[in-house]
Amino acid sequence: MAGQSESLLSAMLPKLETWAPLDDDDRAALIALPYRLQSLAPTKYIVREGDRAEHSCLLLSGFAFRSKIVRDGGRQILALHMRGDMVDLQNAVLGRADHNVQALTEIEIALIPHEAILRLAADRPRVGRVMWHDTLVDGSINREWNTNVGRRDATTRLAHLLCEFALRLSFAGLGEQCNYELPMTQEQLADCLGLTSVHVNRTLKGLEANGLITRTARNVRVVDWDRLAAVGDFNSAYLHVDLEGRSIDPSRP
Amino acid sequence: MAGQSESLLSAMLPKLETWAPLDDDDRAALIALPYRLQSLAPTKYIVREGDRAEHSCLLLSGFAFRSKIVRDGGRQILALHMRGDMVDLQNAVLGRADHNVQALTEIEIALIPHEAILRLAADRPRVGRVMWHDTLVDGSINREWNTNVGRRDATTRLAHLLCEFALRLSFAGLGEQCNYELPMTQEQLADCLGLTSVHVNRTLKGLEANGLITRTARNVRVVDWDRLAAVGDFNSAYLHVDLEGRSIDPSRP
DNA sequence: CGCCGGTTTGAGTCCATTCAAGAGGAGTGG
DNA sequence: CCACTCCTCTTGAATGGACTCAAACCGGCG
Repeated sequence: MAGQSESLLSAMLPKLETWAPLDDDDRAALIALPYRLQSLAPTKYIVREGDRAEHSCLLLSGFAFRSKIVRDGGRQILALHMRGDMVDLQNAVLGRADHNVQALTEIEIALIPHEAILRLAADRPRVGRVMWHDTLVDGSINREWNTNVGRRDATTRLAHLLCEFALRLSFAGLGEQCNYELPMTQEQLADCLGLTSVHVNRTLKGLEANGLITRTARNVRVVDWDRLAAVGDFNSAYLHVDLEGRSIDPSRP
Repeated sequence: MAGQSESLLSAMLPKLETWAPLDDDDRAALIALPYRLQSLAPTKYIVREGDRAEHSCLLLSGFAFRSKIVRDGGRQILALHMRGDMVDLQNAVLGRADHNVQALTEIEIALIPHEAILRLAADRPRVGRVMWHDTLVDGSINREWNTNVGRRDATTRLAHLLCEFALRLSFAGLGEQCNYELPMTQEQLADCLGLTSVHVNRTLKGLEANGLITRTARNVRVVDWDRLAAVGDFNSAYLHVDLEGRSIDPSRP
């Protein structure tokens, strides 16, 4: 077991096991999946819309995002992924990519053949179920983003996104809930939120002026989690993470 | 087989088999799922956000929609479902509903216990895979809606939605691509699009004035599919339906 | 030191909203 | 059969939140 858990693929286990329990054989089978390592520079494509990819990938370090481009050149960012995320599991099932997946920062990924993933999901129902679950949580987050963009004003949208990042980054061990490095530019934030970078800038300053956050470069410090969550109309239920035993407010330990 | 295919549950087969082939035993097992019939009046809830539902449901007639409500009372409609759709398959896996599912019109549904669905998915990998696929296509549509709301102007958004409805309704045998009954009010359309009903009204009239569609009550007639699709920045790839053998433009047979 | 990508700020504009009121149609009950 | 209500659709006028355009600032880096 020790040998197996040293595989780089073991990075996928913590998140998958959040969804449902796996046994030792399940874990061993996941870790034994064939893979190929790759590094990508920021903005490089993992998959392009319309591609028929042969591999899904596990993100080992850095950040990646999904996006679509519209006719006039506008871009909508649909999801953000971080270490431990299985990016693009869905393309193993769907076949043809309906959106782009790109490196946001310098990243390292493990490319896993679709065919091996599907065989494993079929052979081990518990593993298949956990993978299904993982893609459904992605879907849930996407519905929340859809709601955010469709029915909330700029301040609420941004506060909501900052709350989500706070929780997801802390779950992934990449920052504290109330003090983290935001991995994206204001223009990229704008593309998540359906706003312009200029307006994101003004809105960030507004949150700061109201004493909800402080910022230095890309660092975000949440001054008052409860107020930020209230302003952002934020309820973490859509992340489908059981918060029992997790501190949801490290600002008051 | 004849006996089995008379089950009301056979309504789910055409769509599921669009995703991947099933064999006779798979079909028989799906149709043999236990279920309970129910009728619901418009606006009645199938599942409420936060519920821990015990059943998923197959929509036998009428229309249903998913939605979320934000703090100020605004509503975002996240998806529209029609006859033959497995509504809420995801809650079998996720457990707790992260959004509402409601009857849009008078509907009939078959309630199927989650536990039976999950057992079938585990026992028959091909069935599990097709169900997974089905939920992933829902996710793809949701990403397109997210993009629509986030990065397209009102006219483009509405034209895009009308194109999607045209195709989905015709796939489901509920109308012709260029002549169908729109099952929703302008206020509900607005909630799909992140607009107000007033602006949807003006935008509809704009499409009509430009000779793209004509309307009478809830009936929509597409006058010029190619132009409507161009105005709507519409590309059907995200529906993940193979259009081979299907006419994508019945206006020129 | 000068470039370059990202951030910040200001001024003017516009797309969509809000508010308001009227018209049309379906259903109900006296 | 008509009056009444309720809901949806339609239209106008005024408002406003976010956008556009443009310029300046800033920090890192070659």
